[in-house]
Amino acid sequence: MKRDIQKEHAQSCDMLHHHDELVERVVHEMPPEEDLYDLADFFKVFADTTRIKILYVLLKQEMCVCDIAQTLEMTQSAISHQLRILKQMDLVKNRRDGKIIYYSLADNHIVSILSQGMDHINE
Amino acid sequence: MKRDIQKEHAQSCDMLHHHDELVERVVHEMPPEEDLYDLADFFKVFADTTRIKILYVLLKQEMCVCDIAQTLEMTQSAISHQLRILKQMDLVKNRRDGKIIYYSLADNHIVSILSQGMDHINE
DNA sequence: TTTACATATGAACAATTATTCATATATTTA
DNA sequence: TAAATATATGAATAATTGTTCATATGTAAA
Repeated sequence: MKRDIQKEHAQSCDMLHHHDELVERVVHEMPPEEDLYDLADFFKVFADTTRIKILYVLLKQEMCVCDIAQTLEMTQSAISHQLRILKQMDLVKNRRDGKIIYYSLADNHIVSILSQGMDHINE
Repeated sequence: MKRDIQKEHAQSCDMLHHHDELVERVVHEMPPEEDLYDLADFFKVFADTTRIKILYVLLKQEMCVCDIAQTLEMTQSAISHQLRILKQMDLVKNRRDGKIIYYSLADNHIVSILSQGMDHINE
């Protein structure tokens, strides 16, 4: 993930910014850097069509890797890579049944985030 | 945005997938491709620290480009580029007052999406 | 109508990332 | 134990994207 290099001084607006103590105040009200990075990383998971599709599949149905691949007409490898990312972010969980590993949504939080997104694009 | 090339046939699992009519059913229950792309594009906007920071700033306070740059210690150009993306996605709006252009959040939808994200990472 | 200032934008570069391909691991069955 | 099947994973490649730099646009003041 790209973490931006901090400038010693922002030299925008020829150093003549308008609202000095406003800036000061808002700077102090900002959440910790770390949280903002984590939040961006969280949304990054939803920022890919393949992962969105996987989540929509699992929304309907627990499924094995093979069937997800079949459903999305993609390779098993591609799906497996993306499932790993979803798992790392605790968006999906899995259980093993013999050779087959079934994936499902980790919690209902995800459903409501997806719905809110859908609401916005269909405003 | 990267749109994946569809395979004629998914050849995962050596063509021997487990749950044929399950796959069939879920395929038909999927939302339109287009919507899924749009949804991923929507979340892509939140998937960058700079844009997240801008949104958190505007959550507190309407602000001009220059002051946002000052607040985040980044160049005016970088902020301006990101504001354009936020505007295109209807996450922010702006008004002109003389030479200065003030940006603010487009609606309260955004607040709740950010909060839900924060909730998840602090689960 | 020049000059200064606030913002926007195009091109180039650096960094990130999704998929593919080859192969490894794990489990079941013969 | 060997063979087959389901899934995972590392490396390479192609594509996307955020920032910088230089410059353009638009507005106000001199």
